[in-house]
Amino acid sequence: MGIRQSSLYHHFKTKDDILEDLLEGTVSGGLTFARAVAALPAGIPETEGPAGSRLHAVALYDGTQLCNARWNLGVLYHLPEVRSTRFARFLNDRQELRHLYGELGGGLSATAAGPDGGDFTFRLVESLIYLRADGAVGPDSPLQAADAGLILCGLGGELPAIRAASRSLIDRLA
Amino acid sequence: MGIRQSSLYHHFKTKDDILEDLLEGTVSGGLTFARAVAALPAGIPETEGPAGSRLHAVALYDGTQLCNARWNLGVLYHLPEVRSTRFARFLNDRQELRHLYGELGGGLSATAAGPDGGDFTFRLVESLIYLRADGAVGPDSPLQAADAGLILCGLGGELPAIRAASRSLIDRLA
DNA sequence: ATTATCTATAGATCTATAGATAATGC
DNA sequence: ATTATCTATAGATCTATAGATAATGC
Repeated sequence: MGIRQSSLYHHFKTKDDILEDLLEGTVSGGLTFARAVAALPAGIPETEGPAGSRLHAVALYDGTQLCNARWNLGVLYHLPEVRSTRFARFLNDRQELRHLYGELGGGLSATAAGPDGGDFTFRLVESLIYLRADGAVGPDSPLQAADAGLILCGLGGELPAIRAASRSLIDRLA
Repeated sequence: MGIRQSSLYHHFKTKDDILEDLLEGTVSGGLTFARAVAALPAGIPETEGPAGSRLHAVALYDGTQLCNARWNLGVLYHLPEVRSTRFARFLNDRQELRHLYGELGGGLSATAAGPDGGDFTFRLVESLIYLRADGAVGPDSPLQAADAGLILCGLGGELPAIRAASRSLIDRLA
C-alpha cells in the first residue's frame, strides 16, 4: 500500500503543511477557472451566452471537480484547526471563489429566494461534498446543483440555453 | 470559566459518548418536529395548507435550530470518526430526517431541478451550518433557505401562502 | 451522604526527527 | 550522488482513572 507516516515528513515540514496542501488542491482549480470566466470581456459573441451562463459554468466546473477528485477532501474544510490564521491562504482563496459566485450571480434577476442567488449557488455546489460523503452522488449531481443555483437566480426558464453556453465556456477555458 | 477536561468523565464514559450526545442534540429536535409534521392526517382544514407547507415548516424549524443553537455543532457531522458504526444511532436519525424531507418534497411538482426537491431543501438547510461557520448567517437565513427549497420544488409562486401556513404549523406543533 | 469538581498522572496515541537502507538519475 | 523510503523512537499531546476536595440536597 501507501507509504509510512514518517516518510511524509520528507516532503512536508509539518502536519499543517500537509493539510494546507490538500485544502489548496480542492480550491485552486475552481478558483483559476472562475477567475478566467469572470475576466472574459462582455459582448463578444464567441463567449457571450445568455445571462447566467458564466455562473452556471463556474458551478458545473467546480462541482465536477469536487465530485470526481480522487479523495473527498472538502470534508476537511470545517476541521477546527482550519479556522486559524495558519490557513489564511486557503481561507482567502475560498473566500475569493465565493465572491466570484456572488459577482456572477449579482446582476441576475433577483427573486424571492433572497438577496443573493450567487451565494446560494456556491452553497449548493459545496453541498456536493457532503452528498458525496453520504455516498449519494451520481454522475449528474454537479449539473443538478448548477441548475438549481440558476433556478434560484430566477433563470429556470432559460436553462436549456444556459446549459449549452455553459458547456461551451467550459470546453473553451478548461 | 468552564470545567476541567477530566471532570467531563464523571458524566460520560468515553470521549465518543460525549461526541454522540452533542451530535444527537443537533438532530433530535428537528427529527421530532419532522415526524410530527409527517404524521399529520391529510385533509383537515386546521392543519392543511397549500402543497409544500409541511416541507417549508420542517425546513424553517430545523434551520432556525441550527442557526440559534448555542454552539454550531453541525460542523461535527463530518469528522472522520463519525462515519463509524459507533455513531449509528446519530447517523440513522439524520438519515430518517433526510428521508422525511424527501417524502414531504416527493409529491410536489417536479421541476428541472432534478429528481428530488426535498433533498435539495435538506441540503440547503444543512448549508446553514457552514454559512454560520463562516460568520455569515443573518436573522432571516433560515427563512431564505426554506424558501429556496420550495422554489426548487417548483412552488415559488405560492410562497406567500406557504409561508403563512408554515408559520402556523410551527406555532401549533413546536 | 451523594454528587460534582479538582489535581495529578498512567498509559495510549500522535508528531516529528535521526539514522540506516533502498531507489533513481546522471 | 541525490532523493525517497524505512525502522525506531523522543517528546508532546490526548484520554481516562484514582483519590482528594468541594458543593448539594436530605
